[in-house]
Amino acid sequence: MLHRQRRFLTAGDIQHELNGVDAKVALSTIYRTLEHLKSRGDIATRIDDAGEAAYIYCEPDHHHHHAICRKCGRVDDVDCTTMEQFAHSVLASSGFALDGHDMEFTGTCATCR
Amino acid sequence: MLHRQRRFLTAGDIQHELNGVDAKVALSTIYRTLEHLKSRGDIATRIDDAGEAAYIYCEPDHHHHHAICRKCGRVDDVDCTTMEQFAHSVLASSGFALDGHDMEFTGTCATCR
DNA sequence: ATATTTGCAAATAATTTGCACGTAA
DNA sequence: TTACGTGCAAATTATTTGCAAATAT
Repeated sequence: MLHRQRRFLTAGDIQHELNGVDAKVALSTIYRTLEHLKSRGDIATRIDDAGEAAYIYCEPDHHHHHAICRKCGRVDDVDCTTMEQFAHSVLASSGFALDGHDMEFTGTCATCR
Repeated sequence: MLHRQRRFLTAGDIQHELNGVDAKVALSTIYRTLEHLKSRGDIATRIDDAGEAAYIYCEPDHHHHHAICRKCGRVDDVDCTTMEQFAHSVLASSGFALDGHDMEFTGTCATCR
């Protein structure tokens, strides 16, 4: 199911998606499955505006970033190769030895415009 | 106290900083003060690796990003003007109308190298 | 039969809130 | 006095865990 979704879902969202109105899958099962998927490197996590963890099926090992539509929540993957080099050069002057970065974009996707 | 610190502190960290070993300021007071500071636009928040909220005194309205040293935790501010234009052009081709972004860098600061 | 997964309920832990008390204007 | 900030304890909420029943190998 996660594989079909192109947006971030909380544990509760996932439960609703799986079960409709009446819950059939326990939250504990969902959390355990999410942990399993994370250890396999199959999902990315973020904290939403309410402070709740949200999950999306993707390949975090293939380093990339996410553009999240404010209207429909759909997530587009954004390649970061060039961005990474750029960030390096920007920070080089400050003496900060960069070894990682994390970016997230928000806006309106092509469909919602 | 926050103004003097150049790193992200959790509510618990703040309590320890203020009181040393024996606590004199209640956590509820700290949370309420943090909320107050946030509404004034005086602090930025992030979620640390343990999933706990961490706070730093800065001016989020003056849009910028943070470079966090992996060794000492010190935070350097990173201007984003050029980065922003760059992100715009990268995303323009995907049809995604960018209206915001969030970036965080990690590495080793000039002092710790 | 044996190992693994599940649901349920209880435990955890960060954060929030109610309330009585102290402090300041 | 009157409004406001504080501490404490209880409530809230997402997440984790123990355990017994269910399912799969």
